[in-house]
Amino acid sequence: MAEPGKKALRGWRRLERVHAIVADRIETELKSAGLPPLVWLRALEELERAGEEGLRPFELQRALDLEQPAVSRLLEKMAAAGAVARTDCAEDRRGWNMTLTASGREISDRMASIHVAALSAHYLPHLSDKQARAL
Amino acid sequence: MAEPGKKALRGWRRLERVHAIVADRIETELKSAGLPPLVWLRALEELERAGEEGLRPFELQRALDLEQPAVSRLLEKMAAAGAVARTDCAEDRRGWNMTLTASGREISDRMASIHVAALSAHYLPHLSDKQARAL
DNA sequence: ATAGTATGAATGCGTTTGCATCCAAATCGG
DNA sequence: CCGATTTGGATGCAAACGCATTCATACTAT
Repeated sequence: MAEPGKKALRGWRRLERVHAIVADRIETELKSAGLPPLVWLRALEELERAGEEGLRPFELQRALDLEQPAVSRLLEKMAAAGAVARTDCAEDRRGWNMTLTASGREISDRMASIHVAALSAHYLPHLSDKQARAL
Repeated sequence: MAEPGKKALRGWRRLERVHAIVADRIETELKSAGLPPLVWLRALEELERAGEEGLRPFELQRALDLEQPAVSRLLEKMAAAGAVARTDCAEDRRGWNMTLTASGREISDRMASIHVAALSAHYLPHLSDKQARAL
């Protein structure tokens, strides 16, 4: 084979392209279903995993790998939409505990269903290509 | 195997994560080298491929899969930076031909070198993981 | 020729993002 | 304890983005 750099570059380009296409489809389908962007689903899933006690904003930040102001504003919107609840934090009066509400769980479920549908429609085809290529 | 949906989902999550990490590193390293964002490199490469005649903005739009206003503004900045030249278009007086300048080729080269360096530093490790997993 | 439509490109505007800063509470050092 | 530093979180502001609209030119059909 030629230089390994060339192969890696082609692989990366392919990954980039697949990501762009699939991410775009997911966001588009969420939006046209009247649902919030994908990052909400990731946040809601983290909160679901965290259970009763919920998560502190900075924990969510690390889990989602977002900038701190992005998390702050995301939670602001999610709280305004009633998807999460902000409760005082006993151990640290600077912060809050964010917990999933019933409405948040509902939103999460609807988003997840669109998400997996979009994945099988738009990601799986690429996957078979990639696997064929890898064999 | 369990449901194929689960495997696809894990694969997609992995792809998303790798993309986020690597794309972030590339952008960060370009920025700290005082260079413009990655989309410039894609545009410059398209223009390089197009040669003398250059490309019309709408052709670039299709090649890069961006929104039309994004291309308009990108070219505005690239022209202001001297990386591309805007010449009148004989066949269609609505449009322009955008061509790569010498300075643009230079920027492209510097960006490409950082790009491949960032890829071997940050993408290749993930690649070996993925390949191992695929076998 | 001309009215109607379609296409290339730019611009205005509201929203989002990123960065720096700021405030408050916690932690560390003496 | 108390000052200095660090950490959690919010906010102001400028740049970037998405969407709709606009303007000009090209195409189409009659």
